[in-house]
Amino acid sequence: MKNITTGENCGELQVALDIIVGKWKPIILFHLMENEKLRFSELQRAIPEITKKMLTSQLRELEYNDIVHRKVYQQVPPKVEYSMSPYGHGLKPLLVSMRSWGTEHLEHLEKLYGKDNEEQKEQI
Amino acid sequence: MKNITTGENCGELQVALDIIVGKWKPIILFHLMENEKLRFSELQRAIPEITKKMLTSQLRELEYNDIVHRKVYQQVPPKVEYSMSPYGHGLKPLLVSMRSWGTEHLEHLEKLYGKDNEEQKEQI
DNA sequence: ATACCTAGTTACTTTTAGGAAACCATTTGA
DNA sequence: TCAAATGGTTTCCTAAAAGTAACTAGGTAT
Repeated sequence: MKNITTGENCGELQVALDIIVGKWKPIILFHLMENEKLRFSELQRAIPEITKKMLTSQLRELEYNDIVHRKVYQQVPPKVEYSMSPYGHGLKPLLVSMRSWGTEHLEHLEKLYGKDNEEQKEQI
Repeated sequence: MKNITTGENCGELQVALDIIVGKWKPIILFHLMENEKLRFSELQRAIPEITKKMLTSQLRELEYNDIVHRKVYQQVPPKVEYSMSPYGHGLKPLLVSMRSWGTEHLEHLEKLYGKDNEEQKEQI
């Protein structure tokens, strides 16, 4: 019988994926990468379709993973600023690579299926 | 008012993510990257927890995206071999980068929270 | 005749992710 | 006295992803 390798350390890829999957995490990260610091409400305005709940939860997960930093000003009304943490900046090259792979992949799919590949996609 | 940038082309990162998210896609991809070609049943044995349904659906999506190739032998009982497509091999560097980032990230989390960071994680 | 093999499919259930809307605390300004 | 502002939380609900288990085709071995 064939000796099949283990797909080892694939859980560690999952670790990376967990950071960036979630419907809103990539867009949040790109905003923070481009803006240095943003208040909660600025993020809300920048991503109008997101709900407070989702914005909060996604930011909390990113904060737990030390990707973003949360700075609370003790004042009323509250002021909270989010920014990429020093460590979080290390994620940037990966995000950029993924985005460019995605861009090229869209072109590849277009070559394969044509511009209107939405129907085929549905059938899967 | 501050001019907030758009987080542009973030949808194209999502394109890349769509390829590799899905509970089983990373491990399937690593197996195929390491083994050149595998039958359906070999993949099943290599990933014992996966169900036929999930294995089929994940492979179909990868096939649609031209990442894996599916070769059917016209015989009974059926024989189907899966392998990375030539195009699919281009995904390898990205997957490897993600995995090493994940590896380092695990170490980073350990430094932050200690080895037993599972409880904290739960609270998020 | 019957059981077994592979590579699936189908119908149904459970689990998880995400969304909607209401609520909260605290201080300033009208 | 009351509304507005900010950064949330909470409860409830829906939709999507994943899991379970039974079923299929069709040729081969017993």
